Amino acid sequence: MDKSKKYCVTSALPYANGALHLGHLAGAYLPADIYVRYLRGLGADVIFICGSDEHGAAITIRAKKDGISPREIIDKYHALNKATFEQLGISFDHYDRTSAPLHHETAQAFFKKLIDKGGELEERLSEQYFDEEYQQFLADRYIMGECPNCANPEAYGDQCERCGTTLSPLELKNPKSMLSGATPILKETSHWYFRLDKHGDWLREWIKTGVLDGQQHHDPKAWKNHVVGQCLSWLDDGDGLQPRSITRDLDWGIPVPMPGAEGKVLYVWFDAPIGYISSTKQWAADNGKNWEDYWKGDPDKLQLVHFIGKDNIVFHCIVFPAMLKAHGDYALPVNVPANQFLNFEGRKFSKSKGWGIEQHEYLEEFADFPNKEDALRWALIRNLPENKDADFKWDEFVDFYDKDLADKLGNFINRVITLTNSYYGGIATASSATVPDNIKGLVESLCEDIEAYNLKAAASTLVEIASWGNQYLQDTAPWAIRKTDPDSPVIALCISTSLQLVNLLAVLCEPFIPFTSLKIRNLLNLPAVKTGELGEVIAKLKNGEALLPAGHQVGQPEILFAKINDRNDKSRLEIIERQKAKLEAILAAEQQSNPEGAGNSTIQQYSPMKDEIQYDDFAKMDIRTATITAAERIPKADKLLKLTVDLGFEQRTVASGIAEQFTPEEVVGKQVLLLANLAPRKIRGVESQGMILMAEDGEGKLSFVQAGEAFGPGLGVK
RNA sequence: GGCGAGGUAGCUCAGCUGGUUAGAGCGUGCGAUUCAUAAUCGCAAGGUCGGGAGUUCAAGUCUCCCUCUCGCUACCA
Repeated sequence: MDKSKKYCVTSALPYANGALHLGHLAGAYLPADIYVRYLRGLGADVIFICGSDEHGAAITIRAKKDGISPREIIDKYHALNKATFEQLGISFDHYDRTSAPLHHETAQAFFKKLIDKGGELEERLSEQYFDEEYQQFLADRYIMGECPNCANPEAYGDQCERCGTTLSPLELKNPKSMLSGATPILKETSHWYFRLDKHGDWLREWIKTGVLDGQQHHDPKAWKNHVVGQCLSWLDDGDGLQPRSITRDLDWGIPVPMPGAEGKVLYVWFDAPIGYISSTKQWAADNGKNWEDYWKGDPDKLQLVHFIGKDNIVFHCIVFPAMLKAHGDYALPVNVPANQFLNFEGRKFSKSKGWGIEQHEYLEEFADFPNKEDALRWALIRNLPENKDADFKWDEFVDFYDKDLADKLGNFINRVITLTNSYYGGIATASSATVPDNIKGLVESLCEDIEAYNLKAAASTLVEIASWGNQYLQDTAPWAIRKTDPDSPVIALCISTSLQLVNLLAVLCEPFIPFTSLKIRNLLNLPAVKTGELGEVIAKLKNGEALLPAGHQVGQPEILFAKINDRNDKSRLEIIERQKAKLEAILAAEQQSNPEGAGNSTIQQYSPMKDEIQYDDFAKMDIRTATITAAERIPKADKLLKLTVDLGFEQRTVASGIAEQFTPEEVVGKQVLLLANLAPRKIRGVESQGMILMAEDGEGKLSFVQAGEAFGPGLGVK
């Protein structure tokens, strides 16, 4: 930490069309909060910025589906997410929203600056789907059709939510407008593109070496492996960076500030990161500060840090930095400590399958659980997906709570407060007590770990300090000395030294479990840990000064963490058991509807009926019985088999996308149906002369379609 | 197929630029202790560091090949 620097820490702006689950919390919000609280503890000049991302077609679609206005959607989720963060102690200095007028102005000014500068944006004509009935262009999200990848009939124009593939509207089969339900037509429209392609070279150097404009901007080794790896993979991929469209035909969002651009708005990913800037502006206006201090000026004095999940790496490490650089006035992030994903009891979080728990749900269902906020924070901290995907389990939640918080930390503090009260009436007596030297090293490494974003390691060190305290008490055993020599100074020194540790723990744990920190300070009869206090404590440690003066009166002992596994009180365990029971019910329901365990879906999905055709359309197809006589894999293609098919009167070669489900061996000898008069086409170097007919279920599982045994090859199908 | 990230004790993970008998927590076994929330403290067992080859005096750590998991991406008439 450098006191002369301005720290601007951001967490990914949550999208305001739904609630956030524990994975989000562990990915972008909790780590940032710990980092920021730590910096505040050191007295750094730091602001913690976030807000709701409220534009984009997903919100207007959601609104349409629910029969309410987009405004109602964003108001609901903005309020929910903001309140939930507050309850969990995520200590944003400012939580804004991108629907705010100040944000609209800021984003428009940003856009205009790029226009005026020239060379960064360009207008291009392209063909887009257009709904004739509604007389408007369709945003990607307003087009639904069959996913070319997994055949999900309800894929959106930008992404298939079943298989996760990124799509463009033109790739969808049987596209349908979500406004009128009709098949849209292609029509020419113009959009602005950001010339990302011009920024590849300096981005590569910046990410690889940390050098920007000939100056060392940051230490590339301080960035996480997977972050740098993914960025370089993107930069070096194929043709490199491509210009990106930054406007959309939509009536919800920030109007493009150009003449003749009616009906067009800034694409949500362009305006969203600018939200970090506008949110800072609002904070500054509210607090009499200058927002530019945190975004502009000497790059050596600015520490911009983005906390995000790994799905956001490309935007925050490539696109947004390119935007900032193109604009020219802004400093770039010195680190983007992206976390990987958190799974839930062995699977991905899935709202539709009911797998996982959202933040606000947790708060509701754990309403009667004492320390629910810190309990959750701690369970997530101990299991952060810092460098690889992690898994949240209720059993571990219990373990971390009982072992770390109750047995080690809570019990140590309880022991010390109890001893102080019963031996000395709650007054620390030894004046020479200080924090032992070996603890200083632990404090140092705890700080180093936080500054390196190794928060899991830092949390372990915190527990280690409490453990050291337990060990110290055990070894010194003042209760044993007291039997023979009740006035021994060793007893007083032991108790007073332990009290030093308790206060140290209260200060050190504040970034991680702030609610508990406050409770410990109450036990010590001290006010809440204040800004800059961690710095003072570290200075005192260096000088060998006491953290708690002799003669200080502490409060009465009180249980900080009642264990979950408590034989006298099952209430906490029951709350956990309820959660586990919910998951088992989901698994049981799946087992019942799908005894073979082929998949997790409980509902068969049927693809929508296609448009009506005439008999002639059908009669044009020459479908015949056939037998597969040979099969081999096509190199460099995961899904393709090269099949030789016998039609009786001739042999055909067919490339078929079935290799993920069938091996060449099991396919040979199969009776199939072949669409025989399909125009030949070259696929991966193989001339495919026809198409094998397959049936497909809602999950993309394939099955051969065939005639009866007695029918040989080459016979017609009608 | 290409790219990226991972594969280290039963479980969850540390191991920086290669260097003495590979670490921690949880779990397990044994012992100590009673100030404390059936808590605590100590000791012990447990690993061919995914597999194979190579470089080196020396490799979990570097190179190559293979394999499995996760993510992105290409092929799907």
